[in-house]
Amino acid sequence: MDEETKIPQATAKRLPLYYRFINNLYLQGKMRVSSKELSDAVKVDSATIRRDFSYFGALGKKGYGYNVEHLVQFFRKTLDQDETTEVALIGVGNLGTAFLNYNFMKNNNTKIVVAFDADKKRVGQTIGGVPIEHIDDLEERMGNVSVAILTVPSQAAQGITDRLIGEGVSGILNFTPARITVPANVRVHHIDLSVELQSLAYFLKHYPL
Amino acid sequence: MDEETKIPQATAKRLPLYYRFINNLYLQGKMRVSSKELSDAVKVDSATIRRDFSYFGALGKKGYGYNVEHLVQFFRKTLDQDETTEVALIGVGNLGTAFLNYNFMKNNNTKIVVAFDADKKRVGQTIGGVPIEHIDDLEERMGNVSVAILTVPSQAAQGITDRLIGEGVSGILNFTPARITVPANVRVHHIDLSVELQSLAYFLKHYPL
DNA sequence: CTAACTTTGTGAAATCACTCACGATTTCTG
DNA sequence: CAGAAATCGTGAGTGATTTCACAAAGTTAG
Repeated sequence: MDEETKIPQATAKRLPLYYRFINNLYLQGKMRVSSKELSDAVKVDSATIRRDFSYFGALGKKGYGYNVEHLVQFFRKTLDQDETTEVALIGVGNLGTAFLNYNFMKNNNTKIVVAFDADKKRVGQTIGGVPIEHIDDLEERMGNVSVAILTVPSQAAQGITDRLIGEGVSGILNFTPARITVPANVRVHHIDLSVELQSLAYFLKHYPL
Repeated sequence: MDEETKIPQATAKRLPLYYRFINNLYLQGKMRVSSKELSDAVKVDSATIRRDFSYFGALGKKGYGYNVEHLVQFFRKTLDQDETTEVALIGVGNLGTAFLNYNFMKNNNTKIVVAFDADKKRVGQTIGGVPIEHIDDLEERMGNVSVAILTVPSQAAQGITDRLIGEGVSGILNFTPARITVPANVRVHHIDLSVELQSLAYFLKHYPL
């Protein structure tokens, strides 16, 4: 695209976080905020916050800080908060159920619209307002969602992934321990819970603070 | 704390991932593996894998690759796989329940040994073999676990955190959207599910592959 | 045994991310 | 209104991580 292409990935990952806190401030009626205050709240160095914001131009005012309403509107536009991204969830096990019950729409522009599971007993149920379809009907019932959350057993991950990609999915949030293979134009974010826990344990042992 | 101190954090985060895949190869009876094969499996550049391994000395053999058994034994030692880290889980909601049911012990040296919740109806139950205690009894029933998983409502996050730290917890895996404040000697890993989903959506829109 | 092939380990370069520190500008106080 | 205080935006420095690319060493095949 244009200048946005230059935004560092590390910055882009922080944007939703910034948005959520700024939106909270806005809802609380706060008029202004400094990079220092924001830093205390989101635990990101204040210079980093200023640098991040600066990629979008001069959003603040010297000696004053940032106008909360202005920021919130800016981020809403930048993060496309007005336009909801529809998401499919595959695998209604413990974790999948948790996500369905979780209210993703709170301060959020993403919405799970359909779920799939291999267990026929679950099909036809609704969890958190989301209908559950059978995995065999994936191709018919998926509509044109472009993002999927994968909470299936690892053995099933690659097979399901291939089918999702066949249906045009371009982003996958993968909670399985499997590292899935996808074409270059598909983006995968891995969230590997046991790796997170293990690496936390490793850090505690070997990198005493 | 000798040479290990020099291992880059980025490398340390990948170690549990390497371990899991290498252990799988071992269980499958594979004798040798190259950095290239490993790269295809874990989706990490092969040069990065070689560099990561090299921090621990020369683990491989030129023209041959790595001996799987040797690797697996090496990582088992390095990641303290024989010594289990005991973990407490706070907040037995949807997400917390999912973790309790999840078998963290598979290829893993971490184990949830106790869970806490504010809902008296849940107290006394056992989920996934883990007893649920009342949050008021946190101080008495926690034992000396040093790692906690936080799956409580965000409003409760900071209060619980303070109590955990009072009990000597030094690592927290925080699944709440709240950014908690901790002393410098406590390590927090944030896993913010809605940020992950939003940032994936942002990347899809703004960083077409 | 030799030649062709494979694969590691690593210097060096490139890329990416973070932080310091300060001039410029605005706000605030009395 | 003047001086003090606050705060941004950013140049420049530092640090961390990734990647390239190749010599060295081992393996394999005939």
